[in-house]
Amino acid sequence: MNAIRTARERARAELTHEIKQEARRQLSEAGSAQLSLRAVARALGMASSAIYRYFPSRDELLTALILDAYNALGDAAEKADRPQAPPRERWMLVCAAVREWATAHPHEYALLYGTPVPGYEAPAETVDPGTRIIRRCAEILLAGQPLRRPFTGPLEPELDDQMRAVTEAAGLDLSPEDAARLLMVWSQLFGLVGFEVFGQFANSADPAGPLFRYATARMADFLGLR
Amino acid sequence: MNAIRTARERARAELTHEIKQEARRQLSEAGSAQLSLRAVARALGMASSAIYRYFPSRDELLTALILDAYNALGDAAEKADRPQAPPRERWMLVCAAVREWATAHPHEYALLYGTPVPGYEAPAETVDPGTRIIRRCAEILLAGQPLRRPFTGPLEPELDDQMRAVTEAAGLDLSPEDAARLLMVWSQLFGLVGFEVFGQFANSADPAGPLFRYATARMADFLGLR
DNA sequence: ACAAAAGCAAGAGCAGTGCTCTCTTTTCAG
DNA sequence: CTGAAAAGAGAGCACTGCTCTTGCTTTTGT
Repeated sequence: MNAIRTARERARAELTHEIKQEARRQLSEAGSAQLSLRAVARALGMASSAIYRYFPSRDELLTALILDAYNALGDAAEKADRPQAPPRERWMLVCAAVREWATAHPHEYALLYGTPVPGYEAPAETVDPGTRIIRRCAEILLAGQPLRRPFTGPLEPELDDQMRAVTEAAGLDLSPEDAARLLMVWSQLFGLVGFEVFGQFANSADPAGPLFRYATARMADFLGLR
Repeated sequence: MNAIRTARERARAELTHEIKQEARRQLSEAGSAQLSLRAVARALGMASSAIYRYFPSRDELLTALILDAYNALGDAAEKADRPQAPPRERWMLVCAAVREWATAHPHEYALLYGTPVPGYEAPAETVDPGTRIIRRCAEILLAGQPLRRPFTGPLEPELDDQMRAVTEAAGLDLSPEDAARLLMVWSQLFGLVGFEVFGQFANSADPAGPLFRYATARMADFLGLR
């Protein structure tokens, strides 16, 4: 961390933070589409044009919020994990933490895992924080070796190649089939959470807590975690 | 179907269709946030205010598009299904059809399963078409009875109640555990498809076809489909 | 210590948006 | 044929993101 030296830099850091804070506040009330730079400026008592000294565009503000949200979610998941606990329990803890964070911050969750923002493509900085959850899950899977998979199935050669490439790139000692299952279960976790947050379980599994616990337990079975 | 009698009604039906067509075109280029009534009007060579004779607001237009999209997706899935085939094959066919439609119409898919549109809440008309996929999956599950589930787990009483209520309301003869698994697998399907469409599998399972086929096969195993 | 440079705030302004209102034209029904 | 209903067009309002110019303040190099 670089120390903040001048008063100007100090003020800048503070204002940047206040802008994001107010933006998050508005986000939590109406969603990203309703987030307006002018409204943020108004709430902070500054000219709308002054905001652009801090964020060159609305998309840049959103990107900053996305980054913070990824890290908040990652923090929540990692904080909930107990590395000394049995892998199955760790898995359940991490899943529950993801769900809790998502339901507590639905609009920020939507920013991360909902429809990507209009014209914009995820900048490289967001890639790394975006992988924190699955990296943690991979660790849990490694801690649970050898896995007791209830059934197995062949991988197409292309999938086998992809999984070997991705485990190697991540420096993980996972078999291709474990990696494929991990990706499956990862998308399943966010499918479940997304459906709950976006209201798809209304009138069926509502509230979704019991289904969520059942599902994460079955996912642990599927992964072969004990 | 009511026959269209007067020239005016005929013209109205046609223009309504053209507006939606043009809106879909713009949607497919830039996403729902960029969809502009004025731009649609411009493309159709009419005054922006005239659009409001057909759709009283932007949200109503979007709702109409959502309805059409749900039905297009439902059609695709039902058309792909072969009711005489073995349940496991039917399951794979339906899953593949959902994926194909979604990747072919990513922005419309986002309209259905991405972040819900800002202030708006799904009107009652969209609920029914939105359940076509899972209803079809439920049928397949019924056709596959008795299922050979590889492992099983207890349902919390609340989940058991919810599942009994939902199967009764839908008139389906599914056990609570089958229903819970169906909801799980349903959300998993859309989790997978959503991750692919929204680019979450970039740099890991990209293209996602092999992973998708592996995952749907394991889901069939999980459901106990033969 | 002082002047140059860089950073910052504010206001006006542009092009675009959703939506409303009024006015005119077209079409339909009795 | 005539009165009513429907449709189109245009102006206008309040809002948006964003740019540019104009002053002012803080920092920095000599």
